[in-house]
Amino acid sequence: MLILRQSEVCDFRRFFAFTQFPIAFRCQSDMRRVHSPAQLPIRTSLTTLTTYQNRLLARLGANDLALLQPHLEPVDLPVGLVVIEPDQPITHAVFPETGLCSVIANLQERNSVEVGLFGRDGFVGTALVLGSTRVPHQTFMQVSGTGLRIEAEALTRAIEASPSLRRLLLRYIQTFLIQTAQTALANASAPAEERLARWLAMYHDRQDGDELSVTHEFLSLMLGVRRPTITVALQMLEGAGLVRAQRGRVRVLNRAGLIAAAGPAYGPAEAEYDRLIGPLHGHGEAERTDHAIDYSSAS
Amino acid sequence: MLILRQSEVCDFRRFFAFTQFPIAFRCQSDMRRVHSPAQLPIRTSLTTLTTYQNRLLARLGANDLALLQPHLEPVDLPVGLVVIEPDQPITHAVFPETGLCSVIANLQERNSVEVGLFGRDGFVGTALVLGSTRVPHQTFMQVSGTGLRIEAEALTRAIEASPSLRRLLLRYIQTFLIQTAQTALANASAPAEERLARWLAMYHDRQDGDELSVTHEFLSLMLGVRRPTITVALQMLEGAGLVRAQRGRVRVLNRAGLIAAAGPAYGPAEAEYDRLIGPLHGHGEAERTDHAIDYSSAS
DNA sequence: AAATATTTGTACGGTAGCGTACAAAACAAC
DNA sequence: GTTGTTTTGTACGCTACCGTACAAATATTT
Repeated sequence: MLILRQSEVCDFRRFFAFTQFPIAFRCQSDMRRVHSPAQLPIRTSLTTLTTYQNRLLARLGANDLALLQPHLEPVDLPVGLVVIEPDQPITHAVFPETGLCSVIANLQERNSVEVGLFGRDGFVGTALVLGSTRVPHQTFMQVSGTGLRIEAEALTRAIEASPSLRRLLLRYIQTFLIQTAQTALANASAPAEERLARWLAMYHDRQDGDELSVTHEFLSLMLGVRRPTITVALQMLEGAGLVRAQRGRVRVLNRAGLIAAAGPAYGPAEAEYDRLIGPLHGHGEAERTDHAIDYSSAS
Repeated sequence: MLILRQSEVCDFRRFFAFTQFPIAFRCQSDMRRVHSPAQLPIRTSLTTLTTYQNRLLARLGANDLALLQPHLEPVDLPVGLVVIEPDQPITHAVFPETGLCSVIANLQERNSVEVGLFGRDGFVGTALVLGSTRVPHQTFMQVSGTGLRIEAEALTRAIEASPSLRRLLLRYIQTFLIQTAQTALANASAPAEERLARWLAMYHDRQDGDELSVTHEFLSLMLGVRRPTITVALQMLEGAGLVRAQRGRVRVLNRAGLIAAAGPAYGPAEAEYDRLIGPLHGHGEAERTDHAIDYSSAS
C-alpha cells in the first residue's frame, strides 16, 4: 500500500511531477484501502438492485444495471491518481462512489486551470460516450475515494445496446458542458473571491458534511490565481461568516450565503443537473430510469 | 425584408435589446436573401448526394442523408438573429452553411462572455442530441449567413435511428466541449492580446478569405474586456505584422503568426476537430461516414 | 457637400491581482 | 519535548486592465 508523506499528498507542485509515472489504474487487489465496509459496493445477483452512491449508477434501472454490472470492478482512487492522462488512450471509464475528480487544462506551462469538477454525480471518460478515446486534458483525483471502473469497449458496447443508458450518460454530459461554460464565464468576469466561493460551493455539493479538505496552494492552482490571492479572498468569506478556515480545511458555515457570494456563475449548471439527472446536493433519491422503458428524453 | 440601419447592425449594446422580440425563426419565404445561387442547397433525388458547405452535413453518407434531407429546410440567418433563447424550448436545430454563431453566457448583467464559436463546422442545438431541450445560454448569429434547419423531433428521431449520424454529431460535441474548456483556460490565464489573437484565429478558421468583419466594441463583448483594451491589443498584433485593422474590419496577414500569438489555448480543440470530423480550416474534403457501415468510433 | 452616426484612438486615476519574498503558525516525525 | 516540514499571513513594487471621458477619424444619410 502506498504511503504518502505529507509533502507528497499536499504539495501539488511536486504532485504534478509525482503523478508522471505511468499508472493508469492501480487495481483494488493491489492497494484498496477499506475506509468503511459500507462504502464498498456489494455484489449481488443481477435480479437484486444494488444501490450505488454514484448518482448515475443509482439511476440505472434493472435492465441497464444487468448490462453494466458484470463489467464493473471496484477500484480505489487515491488522491493524486491521474485517471486520464492528456492525449493518451482512455482504457477505462470510472464511476466514482466517493472522492472528487478535477479536469485540468494546459499542463505544459505553469498556467494550469481546472475546467471541470465532479464526484459521485458524474463519471470519468465522457469522451468515450462522445466517440473519442482521448482528450487533451488531464483528469485526476483531488480527494481520494473509491469507484467502479469499466473497460472502454464494454462501456461503448453497452451504450450502443441501451438507449436509456446512453441517454442518461448524455444528459450528464450536457450538464458538464454547461458547467464548463459557466467556468469560462467565471474565469472571464468574476473576481477571485466570487470564483473561490463558487468552487467551494461546487465542492460542497459533491461531498458529505461541511468540512472541505483543501489548502490555499491547491485552490490557487485550481482557480489559476496566486496563492496569497486565495488567502485574502478566503479571509473575506470568513469575515462574512460564510466559512471557517483552518489549516488545510475549510468548513462551510452558511451554504446559502456562499452560493450568493459565488455570483451568477454558480447555479445554471447545478439546476440543469437537478432537472436532467436528479438532486446534486444532499441525499435525495432520484427515480430509476428504465423501470418503465424510457424513450422520451427529459425536457 | 428587414433592413437594418447601421446602428442596428453594429451597436451590440442596442443589439442585445433589439433581439429581445420573440422571433424563433424567420422563415425563408419571409426574408431569404440569396447572396449567390451556388450558396443555396440544391434539392435532388435521394439517390444523388447533395454537397453541403456545412461540414457535418457534408460528411453524411447516402443513408444518413436520406434520413435527414426530407426534413431540412433552407433558412436565412441574418446577423443578430437569436437562434436559441436562454432557457426557452429549442424547436429546431440549424446547420449553418455560411455565417458565424456565438454561444453567450450570463446575459442578465453586463458581463456577457462568449463561451463558444462555430459556423459551417458545427450546428445549433447540441442540447437536443444530449437529451435536453433547453440551455441557459444564448446562441445568436454573429455574422449573417444561410443554413438548414430541422425540427427538434425530426432530429432526435433521426439520431435514434442512425448510429452513424448520432456518432458524427456526438464527435462534434466532443470538439465543442474541448473548445469550451480551452476558452475557460484562456479566460483564466491568457492576457487580452492572446485571447484576441485566439478569437481572430478561430473566426478565420470558419470563414472564407482573410477579411473579418468585427468592431472593437463587438470584440470587447465577446472577450469580456473593455473596448479600449481591444484597441490596444489590436495595435500590438498590427505592430507585429499579423493583422491589418481597418474600421469594422480586420484582415489576417500572417495566420501562422496569429496562431503563435494566441498561445496554447488555441490548438487542442482545432486538432481534435481535424481528427474526429475533418479539416476545419480550408476546403479539404473529408470522406463521408456511412458509405461503409461505420461502427467503430474514431480513435 | 453638409450633417449625422458610428467607430476608433487616447488619456486619467483607480484597483485587483501579479511575482517575489519572508516570517509566523500549525502540524508531523523523531 | 525538539526539530523539521508544511501551511498560512503579510508586505512590496509592478502591471494589466478597469470605468469613464472625450476628441479624432471614418462611414452613412440627407
